[in-house]
Amino acid sequence: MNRNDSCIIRHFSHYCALSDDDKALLCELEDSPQDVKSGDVLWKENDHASEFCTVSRGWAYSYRNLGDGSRQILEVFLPGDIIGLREFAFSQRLAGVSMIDDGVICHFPHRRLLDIFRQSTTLTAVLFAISSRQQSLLTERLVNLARRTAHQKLAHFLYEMYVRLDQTGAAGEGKFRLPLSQEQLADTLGLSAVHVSRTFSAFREEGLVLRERHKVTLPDPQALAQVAEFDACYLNDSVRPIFLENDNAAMRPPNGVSASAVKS
Amino acid sequence: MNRNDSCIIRHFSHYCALSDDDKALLCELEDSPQDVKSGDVLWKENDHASEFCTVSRGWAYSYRNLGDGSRQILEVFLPGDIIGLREFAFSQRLAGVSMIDDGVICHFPHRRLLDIFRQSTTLTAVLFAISSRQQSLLTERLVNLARRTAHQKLAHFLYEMYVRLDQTGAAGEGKFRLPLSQEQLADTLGLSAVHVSRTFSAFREEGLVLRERHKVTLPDPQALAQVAEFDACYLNDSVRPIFLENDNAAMRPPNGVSASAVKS
DNA sequence: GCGCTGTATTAACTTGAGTTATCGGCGTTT
DNA sequence: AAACGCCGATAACTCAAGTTAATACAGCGC
Repeated sequence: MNRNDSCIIRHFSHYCALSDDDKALLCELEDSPQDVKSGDVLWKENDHASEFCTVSRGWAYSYRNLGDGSRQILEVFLPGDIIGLREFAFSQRLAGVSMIDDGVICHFPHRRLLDIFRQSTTLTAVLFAISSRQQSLLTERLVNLARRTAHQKLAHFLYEMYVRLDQTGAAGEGKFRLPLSQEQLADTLGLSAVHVSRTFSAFREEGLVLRERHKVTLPDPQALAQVAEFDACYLNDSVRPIFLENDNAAMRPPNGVSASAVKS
Repeated sequence: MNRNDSCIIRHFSHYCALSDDDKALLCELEDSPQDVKSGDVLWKENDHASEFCTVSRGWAYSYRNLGDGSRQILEVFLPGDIIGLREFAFSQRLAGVSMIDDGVICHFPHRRLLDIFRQSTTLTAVLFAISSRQQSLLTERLVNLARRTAHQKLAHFLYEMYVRLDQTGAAGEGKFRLPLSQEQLADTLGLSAVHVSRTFSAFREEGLVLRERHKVTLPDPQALAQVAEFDACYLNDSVRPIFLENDNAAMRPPNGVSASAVKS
C-alpha cells in the first residue's frame, strides 16, 4: 500500500502530525487488501474475533439481528474507518458486519494493536481518540433513537452523513451519494421502511431533501440541521496537541477539519 | 488510597493480573478523593474537558439535555468505573454527569492517561478493553432503545444492572438496591415516567419484578432475562491473555467473572 | 419483447406509548 | 401536627409510528 494513498494514514493525520515511523506502522495495517462485493458479510455475530479491518474503499455497516427477525444497524463505516475496535475486549463478535457497496477491505490481527501500543505513544493516543470518536457517534445515535421523532431521526442521520462525507471530500454543495436502501435506513433509525418512505415524501414536499436513487440533494443543509437539532460538537475530531509527546506548544488550537455547527 | 481497597485496581484486575508497578500507576488515579452528594453535578455538557473521574463509592450517570426539555441518560456508572473516557478526543464535555447517590469521586487529568500509555502496555491494553466494554454497553442500550417494547426495555435494564452488580458482589439472590427514581429510569430507557410506572405494575402482577422504594427483587431472574431477550455476551469482560505481554500461555481460557448468559 | 425480483409509494387501519390530570403515601421542615 | 414537596399509581384520551396490503417501477436475465 502506497503511503500517500493510504486511507488510514489520511484518517490518522486528521488527528495529528505523524512521524515516518508512525506511518510505516500504519501502513502495515493495510496489507493484504481484499476486494469485496455489495452485500458481502465480513463476519457474523458470535464469530470468533481476532482481527480488525480497515475500509479502503466502499461503505460497510455493523448490525445486530434480533429475536423477532428485525435488525438494528449500529454504525456506518466509510473509507478510512477501522471496523471491530469495539471487540478488542472480546473473543466473539458482538455484531455482524456487511458491505453496503463494492469495496476494498484490509485485515489485521488484534496483536498488531499491541505492537502499536508498545511502539508509538502517538498512535496509541490517536487510536484511543478514534475509539472515543466512534463512541461519540454511537452516543449521538442513541440519543437520536431514544428521544426524537421520525422526521428528526432521518434529518439527523442525513445531516450527519453529509458532514462526515464533507470532511473526507466526498460531498459538496449539499449533494452526496447515499448507497443505503430505505430498508437499511429504517434498520439504522429504528423505524419501519414504510415510515422512512413517508418521511422522505414529507421532506420532498417541504423542499428539505430530494432523493432519487442513491443521490441525495439538500437544498438548504442548515434548515435540515435545524430540524434535527444537530450539534456538530461530537464530530469535531482533532486530538488536542497537548496529548502528543512531540508537541511542545501546549493548547495550540486544533487545525483539523471542523464541522459547521448549529447549536440548538 | 490503600492498594487493597482501591476500586480501580479491583476493576482492572478483572481483566488481567497486574504487576506492582502497574498497581502503583493505577493508585495515582485515586488521589484526591472528593465527597459528593446525591444530585451533585460533576460537570455539564460543553464544560471544558481535561480530566477523568473514577467512582470510588456511589452511583453516577451521564446524560444529555435535549432541545425540548427532555433528557436522555446515557450510562450508569458504578464503583470502579471510569467516567469521561469518551471525551479523550474532545476538549468539551459531550454529556453532563451527575450523582445518583452520595459517594466518593477521584479526579485525574487527561495527561495521566498518556503517562500510562508510555509506561505500561498492559494497562494500555486494559484501558482499551474497558473503553470497548463501555462501548458495548452503549451498543446494547442502543439496540434496546431502538427495537424493543417498554416491557423489554425495562426488563433488559433491570437484568443488566443485576448482572453488573452481581459481578461486583453487590447483588445476590435476585435482590439488589436500585437508587434510581422512575423518572431517571424513564430518562434512561427513552420512556415516560408514567409508562415506567405502568410497566412496573404489570411486572408486579406477573410476579416478574417486585420493587419497593429502592429495593428490587427478581423472583425468577431467568424469566426476566427471557422477556428481555438478554444475551450476556457483551458483559463478559475478560481481556484474553494473548494480549498481555507478560503472558506466554496464549489462548488460556479466561478465568474472570462470567455472567450467566441466556441465548435467545 | 416478457417475466422476475427487489425497491419504493400510498392508503387504511391498529396499537403502544405519550400526555394530562387526579390522588395517595411518605419524609422533611417548621 | 400541619404543611409542603416529591414520588409513584391509575385512568382517560391522543397521536406517532407500525402493519398490512395494493400498486408501481426499475434493473436484469433470457
